[in-house]
Amino acid sequence: MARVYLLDAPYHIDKPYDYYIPEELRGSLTVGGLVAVPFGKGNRKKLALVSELVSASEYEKLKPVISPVCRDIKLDGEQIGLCFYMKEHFLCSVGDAVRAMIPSAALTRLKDYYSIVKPEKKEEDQAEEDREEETLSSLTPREKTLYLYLTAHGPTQEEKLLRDCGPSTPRILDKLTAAGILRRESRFIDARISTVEYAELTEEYQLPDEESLLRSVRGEKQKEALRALLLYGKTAVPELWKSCGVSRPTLTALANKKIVRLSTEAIYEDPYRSTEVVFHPIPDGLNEEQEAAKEQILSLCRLGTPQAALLHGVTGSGKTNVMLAVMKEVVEAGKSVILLVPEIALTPQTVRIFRTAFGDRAVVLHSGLTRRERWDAWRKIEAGEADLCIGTRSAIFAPFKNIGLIVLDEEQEHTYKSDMDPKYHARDVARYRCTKHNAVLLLASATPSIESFKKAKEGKYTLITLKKRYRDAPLPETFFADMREEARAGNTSPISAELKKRLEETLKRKEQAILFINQRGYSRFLSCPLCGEVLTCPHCSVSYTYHTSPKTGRGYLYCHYCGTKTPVPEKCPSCGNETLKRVGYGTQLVEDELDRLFPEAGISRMDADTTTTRAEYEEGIQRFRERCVDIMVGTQMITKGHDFPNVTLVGVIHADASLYLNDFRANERTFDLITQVVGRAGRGEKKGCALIQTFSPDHPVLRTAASQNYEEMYENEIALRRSLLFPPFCDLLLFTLSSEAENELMAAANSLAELINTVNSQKYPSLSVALFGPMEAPLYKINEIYRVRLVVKCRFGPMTRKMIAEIYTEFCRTVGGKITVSVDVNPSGL
DNA sequence: GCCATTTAGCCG
DNA sequence: GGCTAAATGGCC
Repeated sequence: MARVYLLDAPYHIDKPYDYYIPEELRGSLTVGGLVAVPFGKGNRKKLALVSELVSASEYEKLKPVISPVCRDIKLDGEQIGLCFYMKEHFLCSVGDAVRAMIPSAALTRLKDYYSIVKPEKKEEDQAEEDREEETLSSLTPREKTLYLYLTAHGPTQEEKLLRDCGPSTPRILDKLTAAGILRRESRFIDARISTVEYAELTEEYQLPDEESLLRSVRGEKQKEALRALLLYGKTAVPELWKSCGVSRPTLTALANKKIVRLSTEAIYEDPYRSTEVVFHPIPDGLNEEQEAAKEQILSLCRLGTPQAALLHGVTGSGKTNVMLAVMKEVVEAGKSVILLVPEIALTPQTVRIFRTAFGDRAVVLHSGLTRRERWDAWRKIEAGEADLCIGTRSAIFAPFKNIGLIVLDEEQEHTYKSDMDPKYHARDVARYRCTKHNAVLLLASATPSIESFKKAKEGKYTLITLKKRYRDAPLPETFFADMREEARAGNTSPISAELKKRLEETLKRKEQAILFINQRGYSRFLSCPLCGEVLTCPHCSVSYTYHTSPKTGRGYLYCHYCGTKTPVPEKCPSCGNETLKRVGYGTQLVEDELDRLFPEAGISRMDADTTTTRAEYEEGIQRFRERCVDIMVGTQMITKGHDFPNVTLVGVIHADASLYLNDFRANERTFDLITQVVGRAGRGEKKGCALIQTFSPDHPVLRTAASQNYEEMYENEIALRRSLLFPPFCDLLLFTLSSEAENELMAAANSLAELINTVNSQKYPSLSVALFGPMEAPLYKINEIYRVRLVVKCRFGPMTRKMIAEIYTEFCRTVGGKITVSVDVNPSGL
């Protein structure tokens, strides 16, 4: 019998189901493989993971496994274990975990096909026609169209019907299927591995003497083929056709004579194959401090037990070089390495560094790959043809069999936490894998997360600190511009007098500047000076952002959450007043202002509006690097990881923006952000400086960020977290209920709160959890969907996990179909 | 999530 | 009573 987990089970029915294995499938099923099974009353075909093969089941009447599917996929013990670990720790289904682990292109997909139910073939054709006549006449016009379409086309995929017969098709399909007029069946759409055939001479015919070899065949074409194979050795069949016109049948004939052997091999598509491998100056060895760090990490690796270390080094201290040196050694010792980087840091330059060091034994995985490319990279790892995988969050699942080291660069980055199911944190998965592989987990950052630094201070992680900057380059000097004084002096521009002066100097010296502002668009919002009305999106509970059109310069309103755009109204929709005031500033306004102040300078803007694709991003960065641009204005996207040697001035336009968010991580985020931006200045020979514009120049977070004093920020923050009981002093569970039906939402949330309290007090009275809410989410409505939250503070230990799993299961089962529930364990923010 | 079954809601 | 719509519960 096969014990399986469905790949698409909702959480509350996610448990093992037993199926018997029919005679003809005995031996072809393995644990960790995938199968199709009939499920539920309608015996709908479902994909499932075989988690166990058992000899007996407690259930009486088992259904049969239909067939194995995706036979090239097989999860090993570690991966299956990881699925259960993820289910328990992240409250996802086993299937969710499987889907996160396996590239989607590798999975067979089930598609619904519809066809007409043919009545029993009888002799009297007349009767059948009559019946069809009768069915047809009872149908509505739309149903009839569909019926006739299926008569003409035969069994058809649901998606195709939707495209050809209009958007109301699903409803009609459901109705006609229920009435027994149509039949629904799931068919497999097979994902195929791309392969290529190779031809080579068999051993007996690898004669050094061409003459005698050619005597073994008669045909001219065959002779040609042999000549080519003797010359080139093993060659791809399409290659032979292209270069010397030898076709497949010729080779088949030779293969039959056992002169040639044909073999099929998988081919890998490597998106970075065209990235020229230029030598990247992998810097002049390591300095003393870096060398010591490397040795310390390597000594952990040599222990052969699971270990974790935090590499803390200020920007420019050469963390990358240390990581690279350690990785090389680990690979040379025959182990594999996973390196995770934040999405934005995975640039061609980064890839090039690793390509130079590891050649094609390095594989890249990131979200920009096509499904197929991702799968190719994955198979290459599985086949043991790679030692290093560099990638974003999901690369943590790279199917290596002998991991020696996992590195998380910029470990505090919240992109390591997935916000879709399964809502996993790559750091936790990394820890699990390191335990199973007796590997070392290396977290690297200039501004570690509060959680990780605490663990390091407590000795749970080995703390390794790099204090020296590269070539002893000093940190940029940092100044504050007090925007309250600017306002008092009547300066309404986003550019303070101080910043203007420094920009002038920078331009005069032919150096470059970066201005950071965390708000895209022109103005933050539009409001009426008379009645205070703020123009808001009708679909979301947020204000519209005011943008200007790049072509006409005219203003329009834009909702950043649902994408709605609308012209600026003539007058205030609330009181009719005819002038509306623009409030706050965004990238567009700053760009305009710079154009006005420095008409001679080259100015560019990078935000979600100017930069939608990866290519545009690369181009923008490249243009700035090549100094075609003097001042670059941008959002978050310009803050990370780049070295611009000619940048000597960095400005933070509105440092308070991220500071007063109602999020317990606001302080550490702001610190990280400011530190990163400031770190962009003075990376070359020249000394840099940073100017931070703020309304609260005395705020401790800004002060510590300016002096890059991480320890001080940490001590302040950890005290705050302790006193308010926030992570790392507790775990947070965030339940979110969402629905279009606003009025039912609160009631459902209240019943969840009640359920939590009841189960806790009656079944788990020894566990203490604190429940907050229900309350409206910070963005109560997005795109007509309302969202309500419940926050639970607890220690998410084994007992609590069991309790929460029970509660979540029970609630999912009882909650109505209109409301969707989700839970996030330790969300990246609140 | 999907489907069959049960139960509540409604009319007159 | 007799109909439909909505709640309920099992799925191996």
